Amino acid sequence: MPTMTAAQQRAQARADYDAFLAGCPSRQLLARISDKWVALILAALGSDGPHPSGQEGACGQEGAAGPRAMRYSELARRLAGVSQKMLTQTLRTLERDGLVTRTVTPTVPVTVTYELTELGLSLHSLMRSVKEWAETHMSEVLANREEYDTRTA
Amino acid sequence: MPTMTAAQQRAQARADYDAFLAGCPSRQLLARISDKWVALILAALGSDGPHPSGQEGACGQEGAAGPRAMRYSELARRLAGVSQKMLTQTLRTLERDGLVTRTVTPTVPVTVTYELTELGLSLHSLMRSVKEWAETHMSEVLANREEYDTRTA
DNA sequence: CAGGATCCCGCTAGATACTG
DNA sequence: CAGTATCTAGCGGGATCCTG
Repeated sequence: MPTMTAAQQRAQARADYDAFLAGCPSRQLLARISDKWVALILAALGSDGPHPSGQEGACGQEGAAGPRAMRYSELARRLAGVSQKMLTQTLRTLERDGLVTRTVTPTVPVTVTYELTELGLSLHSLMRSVKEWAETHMSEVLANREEYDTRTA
Repeated sequence: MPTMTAAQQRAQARADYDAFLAGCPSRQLLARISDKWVALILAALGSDGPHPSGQEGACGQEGAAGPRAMRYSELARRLAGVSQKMLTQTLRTLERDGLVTRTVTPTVPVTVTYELTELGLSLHSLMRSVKEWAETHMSEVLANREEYDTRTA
């Protein structure tokens, strides 16, 4: 009898793997940009433009280029579906990572604005290339998907 | 009294937003590549190389370039921490999207191999650019993070 | 060998209420 | 205005058992 059961060994392997992945830069980045709201916040702060009433126009990434400072409440309006909790939480982590700056202006009541840093801007341009891949190849993916479904139906 | 309470209005907004996001190509792509195992499978299939005993070397994306056909059990070994359920499930969706091909050879017992399609290969190269951004800028992010933590401690 | 089916648990996002 | 604190439910993912 081994000192570990097979189940324990697998659990151990998983733990090791998780620890390994936790230290992987690519994975950390992936975890960050795939966050439900990060991409939207980046898009909102990274792309200027008028405030459309709806969210039409390719996921909010449209509008003239150019970084932009926005107030908390302004972001909350643009990202119509976000809860304050997630908005605040996401902005905090982005600030912590040096992707956005948080500026408090001691008016009454307080005014807080967020703006992309250069690093955040750089990430935003990476996101643009991701977006481009998506727009170029996604129709193909969708077609494959449909064909697969009818074939296996 | 309005026909909807404020809570209902927000819930509605969220529903609309979710529906909107569901149709967004960029978001779909993000959801796909950020899947815990997709990146690893892509890396395993996309980069050839010897089978290192560990996973050292930048998250398994190393090795000479060149697509590669791998068996199910081979993948399971390379991705040491994956459960059969997730491996199978992930491979299925990748196949459905036309990113990998699944080939069954009716030996006894059956042999199943997976290989990247051209589309999958294209996605793999997008992943490489993501990886490059990560390796270039992640140290900066980490530094910002640490500085933030000590500053707010 | 490669996978299907089932149960179950942890984590996280969301709702709600309160504050400087 | 711009948050913080707390509670809870839903769901993704893992473990386990079973099949062609």
